[in-house]
Amino acid sequence: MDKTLILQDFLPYRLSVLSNRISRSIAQLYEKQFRLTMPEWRVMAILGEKSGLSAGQVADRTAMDKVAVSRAVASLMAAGRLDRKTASDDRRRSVLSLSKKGKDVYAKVVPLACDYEARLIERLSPLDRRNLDVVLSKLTEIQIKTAVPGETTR
Amino acid sequence: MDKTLILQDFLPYRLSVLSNRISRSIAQLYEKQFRLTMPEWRVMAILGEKSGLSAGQVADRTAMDKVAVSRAVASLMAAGRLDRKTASDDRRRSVLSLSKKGKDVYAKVVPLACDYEARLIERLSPLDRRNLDVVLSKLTEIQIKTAVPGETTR
DNA sequence: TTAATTTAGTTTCATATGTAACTTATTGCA
DNA sequence: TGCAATAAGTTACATATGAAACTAAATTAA
Repeated sequence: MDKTLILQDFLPYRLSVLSNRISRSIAQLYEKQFRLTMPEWRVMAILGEKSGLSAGQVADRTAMDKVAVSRAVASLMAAGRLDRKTASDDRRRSVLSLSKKGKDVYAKVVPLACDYEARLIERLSPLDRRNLDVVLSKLTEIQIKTAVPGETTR
Repeated sequence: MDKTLILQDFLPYRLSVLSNRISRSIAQLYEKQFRLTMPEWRVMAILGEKSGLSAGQVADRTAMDKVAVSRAVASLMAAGRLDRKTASDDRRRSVLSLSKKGKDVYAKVVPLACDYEARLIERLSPLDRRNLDVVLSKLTEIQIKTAVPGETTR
């Protein structure tokens, strides 16, 4: 046998395991209690940050694909958590924002999410946190440039 | 509105986006060319590292759930890429290893994966690499307790 | 022993997700 | 203008995934 891959040391694998575990933990904070799926929460989070985006803009900013956004928007609309208007200058485009009900949910979920993140990083030293931030940014930057042609850059 | 969450700065979100992008890029290296799904590749990778594991041991080591392992093993068997025996001391347990054909595939995929990782981290300074390694290890060790309201601990 | 319990692994079923095809609106350009 | 090409979003279809039920084997306890 020529070469062996040590999965436990393989960066993409380590990242994937860590990220999936964290995502699942956070999802637990809102899925049951607020009947929110992860894509729904992402859409709400981005609209809570900046209102009036179109579905496409939401997709760009959340790294979701447009079908996922479309579905999340549909279910959020059905739950009365979003307002949707048609853009006056382009009738294909929607203009999305959190409804009153949506804002109430948002205001309840944000502290849970922030609290989780705080408890995650409080065990890292300030230097570790800084290093994490720097390295994540660099990798994200690299990753974008490394994107294979034919892959959806989203 | 009291509090706003900046998604772009939120650690779990950043990790998730980065990890998904990397995973998809790597999957592209083997999915089409070798007709391998990601769970199948994980099973092969762990068996290439250590032969003779049971399905349960594969699940533990790869952070996959047992259903995913069962399905990946079934399809790898169908493709003739695994050998499966029954453990002599416990006839419920299987003893899995890469077949000749499986080893051939493994030997071809490993360099592609290693090469991808190398290209990813070659753009980080040695210090950044070290920092990444340290911080990933620390984060992976941290286990956050998420008390879900209305649920009792078993 | 043998009946109850636990464990390894598989199957079933309901849901989630991605790709491609589609619909409608806009734009580019002859 | 008017017609082809493009863009925003949705729908359809096929596949992936996870939870729970299930099967068979091993273990425990009576």
